Amino acid sequence: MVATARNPDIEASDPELDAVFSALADPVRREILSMLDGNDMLVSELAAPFDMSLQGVSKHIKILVKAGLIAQERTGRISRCRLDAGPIFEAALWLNRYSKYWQTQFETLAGWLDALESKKTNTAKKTSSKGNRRTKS
Amino acid sequence: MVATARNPDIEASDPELDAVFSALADPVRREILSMLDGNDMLVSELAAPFDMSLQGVSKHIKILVKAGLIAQERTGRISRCRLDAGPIFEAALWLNRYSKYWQTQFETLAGWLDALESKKTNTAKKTSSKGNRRTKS
DNA sequence: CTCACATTCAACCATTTGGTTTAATATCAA
DNA sequence: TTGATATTAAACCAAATGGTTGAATGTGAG
Repeated sequence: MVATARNPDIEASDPELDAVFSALADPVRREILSMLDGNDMLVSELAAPFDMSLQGVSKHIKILVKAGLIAQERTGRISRCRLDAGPIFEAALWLNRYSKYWQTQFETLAGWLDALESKKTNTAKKTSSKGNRRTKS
Repeated sequence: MVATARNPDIEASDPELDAVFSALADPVRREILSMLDGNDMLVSELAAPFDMSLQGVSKHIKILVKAGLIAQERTGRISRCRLDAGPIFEAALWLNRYSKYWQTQFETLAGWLDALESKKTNTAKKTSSKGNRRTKS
């Protein structure tokens, strides 16, 4: 609906998606989300492992909250952070429009999940993702 | 491997993923990728619909190229842009670690694809994505 | 009441980003 | 050769980002 004045056919720009992808673009914020995968955590707990001031991490959390990826529930002076994967689902939905391209490699969605598993296991040894990036020939 | 000096257990920061999510965070760049879904295009063709200078769009394309999302093949004075969905697959792979959260809503991957379809069809009428974001209660 | 604690706010700073305009570089056509 | 065309490069600018430090806020404990 917004579009670029010149051409109304342009897909509406989606500020929510902007915020989600932008939030995911930072390794500290991705790590925070990883830490919240499974268990809720306090701000100070989240901040501890980072080589950064607590206030710095607090700002990252604020960005994640604004993107809808984290919900904070404050009781007293502590603030418990809980992952909200809803926006991640939205992002995955957007990415999935290109699944036809990688389905030529992985054929089925089952194959996709298998790929995910193998990716998980050998993520330490450089993944080979860079190698098959260019399908040039 | 890089990690924050204080805690080596922190997941290695992934500059490739940084670049991909960062590239996807801009609506102009997402639109460019959409335009390249199916057919290759010239820089000038890509730039045409945007209410922005050609040079501005060229810079966006440059960012997409650096993120590995677009490959440019120059013949003579024209530069043909081709979508490379590989990095999008990588991003989808990363997002998929949270699929367990939305699978509680959509149960099966088939359900996920169905959701994608319905999302596609009513994307014009505001998607209702904001509505079901907070699963609070 | 006082003080420590958990978190956020505010001010500041350097760097990056997203856009512009003007030039430069090639290439194709006449 | 001359000139139009396609694209990139460079210089510039305002605004956003990612970090810092120091202060403020509110809560729990002694």
